[in-house]
Amino acid sequence: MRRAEQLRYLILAAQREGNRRLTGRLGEIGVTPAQSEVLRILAGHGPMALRELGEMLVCDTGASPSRIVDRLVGAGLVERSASEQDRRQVRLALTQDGRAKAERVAEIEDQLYDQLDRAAKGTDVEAFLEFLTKFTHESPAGRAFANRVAAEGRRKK
Amino acid sequence: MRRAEQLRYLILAAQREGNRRLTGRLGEIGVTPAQSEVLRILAGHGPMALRELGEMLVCDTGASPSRIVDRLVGAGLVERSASEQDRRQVRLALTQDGRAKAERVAEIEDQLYDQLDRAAKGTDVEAFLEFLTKFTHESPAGRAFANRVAAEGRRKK
DNA sequence: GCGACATACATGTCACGACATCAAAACTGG
DNA sequence: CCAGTTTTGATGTCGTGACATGTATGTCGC
Repeated sequence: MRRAEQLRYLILAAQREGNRRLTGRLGEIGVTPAQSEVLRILAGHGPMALRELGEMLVCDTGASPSRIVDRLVGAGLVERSASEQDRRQVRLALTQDGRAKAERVAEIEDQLYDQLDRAAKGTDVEAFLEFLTKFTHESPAGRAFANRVAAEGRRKK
Repeated sequence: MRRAEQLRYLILAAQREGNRRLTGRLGEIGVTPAQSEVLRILAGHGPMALRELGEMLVCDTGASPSRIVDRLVGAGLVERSASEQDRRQVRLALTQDGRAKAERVAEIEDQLYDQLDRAAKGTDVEAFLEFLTKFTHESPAGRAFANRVAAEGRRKK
């Protein structure tokens, strides 16, 4: 099997495995990985329009965050309200429950990141990050990631 | 954002981007990425039971290859027949059309692998492969990948 | 040989993810 | 001001993936 094919399948396998672990842990608090990404973004960057959220979501690069948000609204974690400046837009905000849930999500994710850091000990992760960044640079998911990093940078100032 | 989190999202983004490219090219011949994996495995290893196929599928680690196979049977690319030794088992084999389609899939994948090789020029891919292999070693998807590599090794002898 | 267990597969359900279509609201050039 | 275009979001559809359940068939202990 050629090297590129191995890389393809191992990236797929790694994504699946990470998702599997995350699903297991997040399941304890009734949240899916995709939903957790929305919660964390809203917790980190405050209320925003659906469009802005979509631009930062790696998990769902299409125009579909509508339905993920639907479920979060149904679960009482997110509030939809009409924007006043632009009545096309929907303003999304965490509820009290949503903020609490986002906090618990952050704790779970941190535990998994610790695990991942340990697994990556001895590997040149920086080189990997560089390659992946380049590879995804022009893709929707890659742009979403870049947007998120950029927004975080602005927020920290 | 901590390094492990970047790694998580970049692996997700890379998987999505690869899938997006593959979906586009395979769409020309009316096949999805998951279906293409089944075609390539059957083309490479000959007829097998659904269970064996499942053990080699990275894309679908659960017990669900049934439904992917359903569509391939519907498209006339795969034949289901009952095993004679064990009437619980289903023997899967490519049809004539299926073999032709698998050939075209292989050509498309090779083009994308060439692209990926060029993108990875100057990167220590071996190190990534090693890390990803270790990370997925105990996971369903990782085991499926290992099974596939092992089967390929046996086949080449 | 038969009852308990294990295996192989099919199927129901849920939540994505990608794509296309649609309607309402905002913007734009003349 | 107003017809045409763009933007924003909702929604329909399809094909996964992950999980649970159901059913037919094998296997094993006694």
